[in-house]
Amino acid sequence: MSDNKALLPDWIARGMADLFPSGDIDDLERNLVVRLAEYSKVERPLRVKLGIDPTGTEIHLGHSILFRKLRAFQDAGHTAVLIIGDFTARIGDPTGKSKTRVQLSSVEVEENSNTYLEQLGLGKSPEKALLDFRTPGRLEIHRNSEWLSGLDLVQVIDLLSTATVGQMLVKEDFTNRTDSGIPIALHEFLYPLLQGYDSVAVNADIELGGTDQKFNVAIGRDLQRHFNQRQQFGLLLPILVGLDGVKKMSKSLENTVGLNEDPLSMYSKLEKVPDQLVGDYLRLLTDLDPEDLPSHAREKQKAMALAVTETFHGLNAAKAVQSDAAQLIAGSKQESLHVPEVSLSRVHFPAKAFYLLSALDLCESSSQARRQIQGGGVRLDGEKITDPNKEFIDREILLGKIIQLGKKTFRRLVD
RNA sequence: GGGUCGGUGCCCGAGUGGUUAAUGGGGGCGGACUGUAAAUCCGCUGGCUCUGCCUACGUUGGUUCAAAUCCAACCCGGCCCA
Repeated sequence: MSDNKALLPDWIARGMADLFPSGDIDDLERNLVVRLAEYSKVERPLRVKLGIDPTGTEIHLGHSILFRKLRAFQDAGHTAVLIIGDFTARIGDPTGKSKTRVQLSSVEVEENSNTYLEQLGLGKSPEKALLDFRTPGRLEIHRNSEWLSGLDLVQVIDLLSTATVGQMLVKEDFTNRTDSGIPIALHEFLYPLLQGYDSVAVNADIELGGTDQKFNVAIGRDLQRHFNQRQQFGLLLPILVGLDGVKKMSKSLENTVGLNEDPLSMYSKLEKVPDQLVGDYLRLLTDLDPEDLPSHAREKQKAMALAVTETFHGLNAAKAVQSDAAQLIAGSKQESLHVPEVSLSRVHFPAKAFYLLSALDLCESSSQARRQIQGGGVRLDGEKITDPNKEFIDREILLGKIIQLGKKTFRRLVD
């Protein structure tokens, strides 16, 4: 079995956590190597499905692992079938959730969907985008409301009849919740079936997902068989650990690096990631070989941060930002530094220091801003501000200066 | 539907009429140290342009000089029964 995996091209095998089924090498239905060969013979691209529910506004590095793999399939000539789960987003995937997810409005879902596509590079050339939006035949985008909103009760009942309560309850997330007395609403049972039905609707050959998606992807196989389709393969990738070094990368845990972050912030966050993450990040987020990294721990960290930043912003920007980060921490205030800018237009003068921080959205509240200043975490052009009530008379005395919060947040004040 | 127990700040969890944004832990943030890592130590952890003023213990109303704490109704959940 592991031999079969060894036969896979490296662009598929890299970073792969699980592939199923991975049956006998002669079995077309149960072995991906064979399926690939078969399809290349008749010049039919594989349909590679990836679903994403537009439940937030930010795509982060954790998501990017899946998109990078999807892109690899595109580059190899296959068809990426991207499913925006506009319908399923409103139910909420119970996977990994300890409580019933809040249901989103259709307006929110639509806005999120557009934001997602933008971050994936809609409108950009393939070199600059995460997915290839341009090359004909390489990308299909669907919203699952296309087929899900039209299902009638008879069809829904048919879907429900294909799985059993036992199967559902064995799913880890549901087991956990039952054990700890957290309610499970019935509609949550429907989620895996709807995701599975997506595979039927798009006739998927492969579904990509995180390792936590195994159950849902497997349901997809069951449903394809139920509807007399050829069954998909499940190709699972690891869940990226977040910046805290412990929990999975997730917006709600505030341990993410967003794809649309400016290069300096991205680099700054990455170069201070816990040591044990460095290898994984390099393997999952770049095409480099972890063996090629410098052996010194600190240098390794920086090399990884540079490489990851490069994949999203290009080599030049990444290098510039690496040297800028070092200079900033040393207290430099040169104008050439690539510091994200923030406008003073919303600030009313005279402005006290704590108010400034909250008005610029650098702190969530003015109370928190006070605490940051009192804790010694705020600097202006390298000089520590100690009095939260320090007053700035007008914007002119702030223009062009760099305000620093903690060790990694820098903003240049502009008009 | 019946019985029973319960709903406290980001999470867990004390508190059961009266200094008080509300013990403690976790997490988070900031500082020192370091390699902008880990470990350790210290501080902070409702909101407000803040010497003061607001809002908070499921919701609404009530009792009281005074409630997270007492009463009522309602909402939501766990468990048991049907």
